[in-house]
Amino acid sequence: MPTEEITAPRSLAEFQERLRRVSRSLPKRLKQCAEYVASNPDKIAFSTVADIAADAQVPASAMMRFCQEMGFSGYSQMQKLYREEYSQKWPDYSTRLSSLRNGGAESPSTLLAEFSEAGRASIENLARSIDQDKLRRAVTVLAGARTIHIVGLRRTFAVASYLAYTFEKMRIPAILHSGVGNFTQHHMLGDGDALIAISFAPYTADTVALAETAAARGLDLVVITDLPTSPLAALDAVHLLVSEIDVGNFRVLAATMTLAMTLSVAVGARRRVV
Amino acid sequence: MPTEEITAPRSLAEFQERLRRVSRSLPKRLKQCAEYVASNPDKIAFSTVADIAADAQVPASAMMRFCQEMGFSGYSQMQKLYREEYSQKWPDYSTRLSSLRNGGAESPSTLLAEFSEAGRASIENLARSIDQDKLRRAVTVLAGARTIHIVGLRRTFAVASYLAYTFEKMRIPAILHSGVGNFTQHHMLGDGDALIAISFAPYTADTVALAETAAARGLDLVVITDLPTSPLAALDAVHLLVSEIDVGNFRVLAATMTLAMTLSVAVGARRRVV
DNA sequence: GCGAAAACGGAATGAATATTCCAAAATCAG
DNA sequence: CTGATTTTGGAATATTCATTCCGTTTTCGC
Repeated sequence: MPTEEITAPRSLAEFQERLRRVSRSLPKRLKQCAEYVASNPDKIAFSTVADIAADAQVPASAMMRFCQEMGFSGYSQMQKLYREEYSQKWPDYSTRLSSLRNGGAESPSTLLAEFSEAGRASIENLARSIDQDKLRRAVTVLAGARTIHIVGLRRTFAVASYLAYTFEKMRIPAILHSGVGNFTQHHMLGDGDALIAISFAPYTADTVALAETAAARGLDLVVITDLPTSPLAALDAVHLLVSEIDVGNFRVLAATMTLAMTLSVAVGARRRVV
Repeated sequence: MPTEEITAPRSLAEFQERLRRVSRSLPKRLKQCAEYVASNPDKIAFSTVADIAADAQVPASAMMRFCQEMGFSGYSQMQKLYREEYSQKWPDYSTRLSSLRNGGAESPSTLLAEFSEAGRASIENLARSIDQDKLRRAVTVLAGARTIHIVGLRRTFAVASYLAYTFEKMRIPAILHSGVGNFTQHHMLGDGDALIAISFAPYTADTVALAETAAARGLDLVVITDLPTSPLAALDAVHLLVSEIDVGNFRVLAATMTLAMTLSVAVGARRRVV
């Protein structure tokens, strides 16, 4: 019997192509399955056969038959395809750089490609996940402050200093706490001031200390950090969470810079209007 | 028993808020869970408790206890929350951007959309237009230097300081010329050293002066600037041109940061191999 | 309309998975 | 140091889920 032996689709694209070709010649229930699957790709990744089948108004067994007809061993295999497609959007960079470390054969241009990709993805993720309301509140808080204090040390110092530069350019009173000379500047935090504190793991003690002092004195606080479990997240403040993709142990800070720029320019605009 | 009766979080935001508040008072294993969950939201949606627990290096039972401690009936309920969140996230980046833009003429979200787009485009442009050969030569020059001097003032100081941070992290001898105290540090440029000078229009005089001194003394020079007509481009050096897209008068520096990271990490890799 | 073949749906099965339980280890108070 | 309390890890159990099976219904050629 030379019946066409069907093999499991390798990619979502290939599968969709197959769907398109065969769906016409499918019996009623199976066609229902095909149509549902084609138009609800996102649900497949998450739901169980039972849910999907109910949604598509077919018995679960029909959905199973459909999967097998399409060349999969069963529903699970088909689901796997959809899940893989999704997770590709957030690739695993740590494994890629460790291969880079070991191989050592990587050229600077490969590195550039890695960092570019990480930066682009981080920015996209920021735009997708930002809490608009918190962003707005942060701007309000900062626009109302007499003086804006900025603290960010070590890996986040670059962001802090760029914020300071931008505020200066817009003639907004701002103080960058740089740690230069190890002077304790806690006493500079005055009434009516606000503090922007930026820290990612491992959290620099001085940054946390300054933020805590500010919180204790009742200053308004805007915090940029990476995780809800960060010490900065424990403070009473407007929290902005940024997840920066890292390549190995290195972060491009692309998303954080973008967020910082947004904050400062929005504050500048708000102040001018008032 | 007046024990605080805890109810399941309704939204991811609410859950993160709760995480933020309680995570600090959690015992070791549960804190591990909290941190893993906080930093891998995407994996939760797909994986089973067993997988997640293994990844977080805790027994499955600990993860279960964590979920219940957080007010969920169990892992499944928590997973449901993440899945719901995700189906809403599916609208892709461009869709999300346009929705951000429609937030109002000068609202923070509109700005964020602008800056995100500018950053993404700048990075892509960099990756496309970079001269690979020059990049390689820059790495060679820096990898061979005894000490790496870094200068970038005003708008590029953020990049310069991040370079300094990265070099420090890799234990590569580097000096950041910050302009603090207005000390002239020209005499620190020694034989066998190299200088990275970063400057965009309007070019800061001190940066140009230091670069010129370095060139006069025969130090190797790597220059990051924006235009071929820049005073830095006139010097005998490896020139890397970056065109950063600006929004109004503001630049995100995403591309410049990416280039800087590439340089420093490539130098780090090269040194270790040799 | 008749018979054969295909399609169907629901009940039954077995595997995968979540959840609970408890004994051992760690931590803490005095 | 000692007893009390909390935390932990893995084994035992309960649930959920995918998959199969098979009797019934539908379709189609004649």
